[in-house]
Amino acid sequence: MLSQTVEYALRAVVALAEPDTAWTAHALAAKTQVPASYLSKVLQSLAKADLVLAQRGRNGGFILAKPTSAITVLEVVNAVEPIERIQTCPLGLAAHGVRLCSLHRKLDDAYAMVERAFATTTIASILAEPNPARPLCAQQEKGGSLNVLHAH
Amino acid sequence: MLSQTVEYALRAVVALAEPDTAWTAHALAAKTQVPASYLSKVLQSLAKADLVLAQRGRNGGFILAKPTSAITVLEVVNAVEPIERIQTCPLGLAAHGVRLCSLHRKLDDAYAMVERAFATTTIASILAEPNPARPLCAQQEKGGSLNVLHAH
DNA sequence: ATAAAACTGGATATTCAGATCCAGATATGC
DNA sequence: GCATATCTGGATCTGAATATCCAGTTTTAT
Repeated sequence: MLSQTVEYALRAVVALAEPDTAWTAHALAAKTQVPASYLSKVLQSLAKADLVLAQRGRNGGFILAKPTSAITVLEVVNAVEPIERIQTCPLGLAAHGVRLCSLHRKLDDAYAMVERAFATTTIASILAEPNPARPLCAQQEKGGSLNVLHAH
Repeated sequence: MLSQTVEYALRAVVALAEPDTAWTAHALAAKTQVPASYLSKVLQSLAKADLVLAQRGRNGGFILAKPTSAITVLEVVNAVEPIERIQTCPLGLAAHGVRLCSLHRKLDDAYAMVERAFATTTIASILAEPNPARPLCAQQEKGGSLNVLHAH
């Protein structure tokens, strides 16, 4: 339901949570499995939204502009492709302009619900979840709970 | 967030709720403000999903296959473009196959939330809402509550 | 200084949802 | 039966999202 671009942006931000050093677009692309040339565009959007900082030149790359606890999923979504809320009647009916009809009200309520969920979810909270499968990591958490794949 | 096609399908079903007679694709297109030739395709999808019945020939057209109280928003969505739930790790990481990582879990939870909302909303319930702006109708409800547009 | 590393931004290519078109099939009224 | 109305389904067109490419700019290491 969300666009591919949003998925890419979220992967990039999650990958950047490892704050060892600046990640080059190329290295990030490998880690996130996103086409490198396209990821560059996505990173530019994230930079414009002040979610990541770009550093050119040797040893350059991208880092998060804020701690993961200060970045919500919604911010990332909005940086690349904001959820299009229904503001006015899609049919252009004047009478519906101020107050949406019940059909579009219902749809927009669903969008609002998603926005709210994303607005209250930080990247930090996602990374803090006790889930054996860590985002972007092929390996199970080291020393973590048992591997459900091999437990039979 | 939902596709244009879903919006069109919902408009068509709501329009068909007026059960006077069979609506031709052409008449429906006018009422719903959907490109006629494209609406035909959408109606075909709805027919394949057994939500509407098609009748060819003179005096033919489309009618709902079930009462509006038996048609949910989700059924209409699924007929034309099901919400793509995240079943397996989008990165193809084997370790995430059975259990999504926390990132994709979060996203899929949002999708599930929308699905649930749509599954519990029938077309009848939408039409029953006490909303002065009726779906697809340019006019305010006759004899209804005061017109907010002219109340100043 | 210079070369190499890395982002930037514009131009272009590809893909797919959205939209159109039309010949064929089917039903009805006369 | 025949003409007309209407859906059906395949072929095609269009435009926006996705993806690629590359020349230009900035930065750093040496």
